[in-house]
Amino acid sequence: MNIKEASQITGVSSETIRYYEKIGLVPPIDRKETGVRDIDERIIRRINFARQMRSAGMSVENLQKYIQLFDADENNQQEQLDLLQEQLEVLEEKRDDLTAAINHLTFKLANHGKHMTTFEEELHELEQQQQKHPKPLYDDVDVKK
Amino acid sequence: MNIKEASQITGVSSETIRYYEKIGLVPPIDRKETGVRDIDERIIRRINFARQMRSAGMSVENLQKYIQLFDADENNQQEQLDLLQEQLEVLEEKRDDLTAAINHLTFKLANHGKHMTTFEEELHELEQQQQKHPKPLYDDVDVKK
DNA sequence: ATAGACCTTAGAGTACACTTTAAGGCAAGC
DNA sequence: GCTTGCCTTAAAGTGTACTCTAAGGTCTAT
Repeated sequence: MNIKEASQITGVSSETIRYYEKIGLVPPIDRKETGVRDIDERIIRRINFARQMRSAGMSVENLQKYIQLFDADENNQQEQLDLLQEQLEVLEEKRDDLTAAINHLTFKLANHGKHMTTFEEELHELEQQQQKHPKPLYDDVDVKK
Repeated sequence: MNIKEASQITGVSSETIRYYEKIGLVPPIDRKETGVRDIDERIIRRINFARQMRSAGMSVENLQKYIQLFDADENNQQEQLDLLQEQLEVLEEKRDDLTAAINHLTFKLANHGKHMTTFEEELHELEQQQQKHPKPLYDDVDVKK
């Protein structure tokens, strides 16, 4: 498969696929005799994985580190686990923000009949409803990490 | 409250709060006689909201549009609903990627004892497990929107 | 009253992640 | 054999979202 087809399948532009190969987010891709990339299912998986992680909010730099730890499979067990744990925490925090954002939009869509006087009133209303992870507006200082 | 305290409470830097005010992600902030910003709970809510939406992956531009629709509360009902719906879809797609990423990391952490020969093997293993939203690797072309 | 820590603005600078350009090669169809 | 459409590389350019700098003002404590 050539790069254009791979691009259509993954939703990642050809340019970005080349860029990802260059910086190591996907491994070196085999070439045909003519030097043209010959992309197989294994590479498609890696492109999709990179896309997914990037979309999830992992930086290119962290994704590089992450991948290097696995591709160069030395005994960096502890280092791996630390990076994993750290990234997991970042993503979980992002997930909470994302969930709150989705709830906000869903709430708006459900309540678009009712008229609220101010944006602030609405935000307040929403905070009331989010008594799942109960979070005060602020405790004392240094609330956000 | 001054901008530094607001920054500590929200986790958004003072510079970014000023920037958000300038571009309209938070409304004009009241000043003391000396010209210094006097930040109240209402503004804290708006800063937190902006931070949340940004972290969730909404662009500054879309967030501006979104906020303008509410602050200038004219009869743009349909326009509002369209923007809402559109943003909701973007965020839901992001959530799916994020969920997959979190699953990947969680899987890694759970299986760090077992040694997998290749990254690809592992990705494949994971795809097998994700038969929740069953997604083939690709159907025909034009899989990703 | 001088230092230190906060604040203000406008505008320049930076980091990140692509994206485009330039210059050229290969292969198929008319 | 020439156009079309794909491909290649290296390097320069772009867009987004901050982040920093310069030049100056105010407030509190010593």
